[in-house]
Amino acid sequence: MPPFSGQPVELDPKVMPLQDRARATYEQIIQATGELLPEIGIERLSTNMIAERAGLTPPALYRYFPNKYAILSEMGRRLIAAENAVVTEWLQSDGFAIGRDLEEEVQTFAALLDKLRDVVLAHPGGAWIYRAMSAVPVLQDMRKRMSKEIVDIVYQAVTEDFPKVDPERVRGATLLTSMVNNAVTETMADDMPTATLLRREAARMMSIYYRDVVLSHAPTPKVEPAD
Amino acid sequence: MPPFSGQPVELDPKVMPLQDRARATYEQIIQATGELLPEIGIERLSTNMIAERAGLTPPALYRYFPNKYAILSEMGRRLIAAENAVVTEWLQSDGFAIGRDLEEEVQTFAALLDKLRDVVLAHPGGAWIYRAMSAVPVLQDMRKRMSKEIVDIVYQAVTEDFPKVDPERVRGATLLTSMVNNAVTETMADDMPTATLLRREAARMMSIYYRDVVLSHAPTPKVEPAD
DNA sequence: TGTACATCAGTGAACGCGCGTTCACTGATGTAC
DNA sequence: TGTACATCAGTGAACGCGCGTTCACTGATGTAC
Repeated sequence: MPPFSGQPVELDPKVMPLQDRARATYEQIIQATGELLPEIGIERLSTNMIAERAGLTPPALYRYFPNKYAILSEMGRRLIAAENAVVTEWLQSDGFAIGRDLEEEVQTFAALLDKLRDVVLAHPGGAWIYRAMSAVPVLQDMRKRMSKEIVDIVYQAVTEDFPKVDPERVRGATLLTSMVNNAVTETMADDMPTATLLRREAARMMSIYYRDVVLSHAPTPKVEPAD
Repeated sequence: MPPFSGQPVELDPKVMPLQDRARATYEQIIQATGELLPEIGIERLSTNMIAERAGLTPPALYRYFPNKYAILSEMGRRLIAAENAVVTEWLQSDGFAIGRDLEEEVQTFAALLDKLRDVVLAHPGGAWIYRAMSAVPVLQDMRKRMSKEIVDIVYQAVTEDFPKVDPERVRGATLLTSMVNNAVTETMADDMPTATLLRREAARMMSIYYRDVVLSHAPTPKVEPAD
């Protein structure tokens, strides 16, 4: 009866669907999970409930997934991979060219945030996948691992473009802005105009902040030894 | 069997403890819940399990709480109230005096973040309470309501100090920095040095950003009509 | 200070229910000749 | 093109278990006189 403390939980899919009908079933399971997440939360979500919503019997679900955590894991993997792709593409195209006009740069960040929001909206369950991954200990490793990928990519890009900047500052900055991205991206469903305002301000904040980071060639000023 | 979609869930405690023994029991329930949250997550948490960890039988728990959501609600209420108190005090003492030396201001923000971290660490369950509140639909209202309180207080403070600044920008800025605070505060258990680095960078980012906000007397520059 | 009584606090035992999961099966799809 | 067979996909029925919750109760604490 996982996931008790320490007890391992299998997160990989079992059989992968081969035929069209099976692929459709697989997607219906994910779709149904995405619908149920905002309605009742990870909390009360059950494999029986997912199967019912997907128009299946429970054993059909168990053909592809060993448990509900594996479904969420797959959903999280897809969502984060899609986000990472967006950020990677953003970096390669106009992306990070700091040193242009500030307003132009704010626009660039805002465009990134808009794209990230679109990606989240396009995935069944949207931001609820993140919330579920954060709240379930057994899914946290996977979330961290995948989020780290993109932080590392941005880190590489910034240190290459600005080799003189203290790498520790860059590490902190990329981590921090990744968190800001996530926080802002997760806040959307509630209230559209506010979400737009938030993205706009976040873009501005990140632009100004990165400017500070890349223009500082010295290590971060010490700020009181915490602990 | 709450919380099904739309079904109401009672979140208030039932009887309040009157005698010393009862007060101790009440706290043991909260303590036990705080211990279990990081171990197995909100997900698998059950009233039976909490009672067992607290050294009680289930009916004792039901004397005070109608269900596990009420326990989490109480824990969340306490945590957010404590954080709000810290921010309020910070505002009233050295707090927000923007316009001083930048480094001095960064120190001030860093001190706030350190205090907030201490508050989270002092509460059983710590950041897991936030994660649980975010992931369980039935607890979200309460979280939002209480978080809004403090955003409003900061908003008041800033608009009073800087009446010429576009109120919409201030609203965006206070919301955004509140989210940054939360995101940074929730990241601690994992890795101490990184958490310290993050707090330091976040303090810097917020200082620079607020400087931009209060120095801009015009409305936010339009950034592409999102949607 | 001591006793009787009222109220508060916690227990033992039990319940019905939905959950996770499995098994032997039937039906659908693909393929070899 | 048609048939036989292998594999893939999904079902019906069933199970044991822990969960949420309640009840009538015993024991602990407080209080009036």
